[in-house]
Amino acid sequence: MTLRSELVDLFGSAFAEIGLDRSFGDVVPSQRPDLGQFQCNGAMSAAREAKRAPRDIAADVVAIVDLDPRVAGLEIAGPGFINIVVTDQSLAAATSSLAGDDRLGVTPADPLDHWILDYGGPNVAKELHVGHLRTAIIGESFKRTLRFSGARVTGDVHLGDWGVQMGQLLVEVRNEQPDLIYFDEDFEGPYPDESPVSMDDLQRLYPTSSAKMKSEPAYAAAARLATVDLQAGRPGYRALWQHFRDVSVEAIRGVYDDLDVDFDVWLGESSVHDRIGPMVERLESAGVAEPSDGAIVVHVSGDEEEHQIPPLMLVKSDGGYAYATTDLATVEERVEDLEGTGAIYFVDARQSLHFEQVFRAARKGGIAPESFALEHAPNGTVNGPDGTPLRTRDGDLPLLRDLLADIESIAIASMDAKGLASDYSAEERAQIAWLVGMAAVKFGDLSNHRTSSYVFDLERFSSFEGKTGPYLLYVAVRIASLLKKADEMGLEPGPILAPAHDAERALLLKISEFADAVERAIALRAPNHVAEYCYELSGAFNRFYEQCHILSESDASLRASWLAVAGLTRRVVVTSLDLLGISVPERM
RNA sequence: GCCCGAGUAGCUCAGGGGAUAGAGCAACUGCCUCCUAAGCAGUAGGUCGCAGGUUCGAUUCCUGCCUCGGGCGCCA
Repeated sequence: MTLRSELVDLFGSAFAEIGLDRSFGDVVPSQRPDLGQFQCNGAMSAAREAKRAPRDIAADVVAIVDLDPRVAGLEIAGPGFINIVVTDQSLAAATSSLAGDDRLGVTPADPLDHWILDYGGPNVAKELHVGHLRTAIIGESFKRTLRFSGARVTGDVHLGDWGVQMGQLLVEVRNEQPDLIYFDEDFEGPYPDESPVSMDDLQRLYPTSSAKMKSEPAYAAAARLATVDLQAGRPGYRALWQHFRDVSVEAIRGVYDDLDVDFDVWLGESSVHDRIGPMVERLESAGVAEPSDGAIVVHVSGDEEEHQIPPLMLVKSDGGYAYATTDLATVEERVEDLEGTGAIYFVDARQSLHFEQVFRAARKGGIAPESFALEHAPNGTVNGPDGTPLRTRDGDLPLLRDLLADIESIAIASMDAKGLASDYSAEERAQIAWLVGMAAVKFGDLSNHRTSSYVFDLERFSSFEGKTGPYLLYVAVRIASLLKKADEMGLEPGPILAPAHDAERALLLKISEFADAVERAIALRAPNHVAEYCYELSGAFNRFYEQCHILSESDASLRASWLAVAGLTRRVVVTSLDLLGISVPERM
């Protein structure tokens, strides 16, 4: 319950009292802070339905609401805006109640909701590259935010570990090491525990193989055959494949750990393999899947639909499964095994058609009941200075591992330029630099809307000035430093008093908006609302800090109140940053 | 050709049917004997791609057009 939602109730009741719909009583933060703290625009919306002049309706509402002790002032302006000022006492009371709430006013989620979030999608044998960055940052943030609201959430990395690229690697390894026991069809095991290939080997073999796939038809055929054999369960292939997966997961997990991106389950395409056969059979016997040009497809457009979309490829003409097949089986896994109530895919916008096909097929085939939400939350790309997806000089997608190294060194340079933490130990400096770099990149990403592509400019993101991650860390650290100093002076926070300064009022109002920002981020699947809010809150605090000198304040109860406000501000800033996946150092 | 997305200040980007469209950077002007100036206050900068429509009210919703990006059955 926030101050705003209290006002929504109050105004909703007032509209109901004069015979109009409660929903007209929506109250929002004022767009004209010079005229009020909140505003209600419902009188204008209600005018048509009520067949009354909007200012008359507003006058009736004001007459009712004016009696409430929380309301200090109401003005009807222009065509029928109601500008609202609340009492300083109610502002203080609302702030205190927020401080006592673990969720800081956020409306609790339905405890029966269980969301499966898909924000990984790395491929075995390929290191994480910049293309995985947005999805990881946005998904991690969304997972934390949803979880903060009390929802049950399971993050799945959904490894790409079962496609033709696996067959390619098998063929490529066989070409290079033909005598390996894994290729001996008479061998009955057990196979060695030690992997014959390292992650570096896979990284080297995969591009080689991809090139041959295009230029050598016989090679491509062999790779597809190996894929089919693997999927059919040939023991040597399975054993070798397990090594591919293990060495890849180790490398992939290391980078996600560095990014502080975490998955609850490490499932993948291969984990649904056993579902595919029965699923295909069921879809065929139900008449949902049909033969087409030697393949088996699911038509996902109705005949009467004006704009047809292509059918989903269920079984390729060579007998192999496409990624739509595994994605479809994964929906089934998420419904049946994970017992989710919905799944959200944080995946590049370029996959939109694919998900449209999969979701339609899942409905058509009865794989996901209507009650199970299926959503693609598309994200934009990370672009270079030229506005096209970021590439290295060689034209490759930069590896996240390399990007992280750049981030760290730029963070250190940025700290050096400011003379920051110059007297700290080398170890602490390195720790701070890492957190600064992470804050820079994550805030740089999350301050943009999920769907927009943005220009990756490390220099700009790493600046300590302006709307950046490092600036937000600074605010959190600055408050911590203030509180520490107060503690050393023997000063304790106390009850929050009615605000007496404009900057203080503005800060309390901004604190109360946290829940709105979080709820908006959840509803829109858009963490940038939390990022934007965190920045606004930081500005509100800095203005307060500038105008209200806390430690030198002589009125002890006022000083104690301000310390409490500062402490709460820090908590909200740190919480907001945590929801963005950003960790704050103790000091800087 | 069809589908999806984008077009807002010099640059990078926010923006929830509402009043005078915002922020950061860059430019310019002030403010540190005072809790971290990594800050604060201010000036300047806009036909919100174009044209219609719906509405009391449109940057926001709808239609058309222009420009750019992406996608469109056996890669994932």
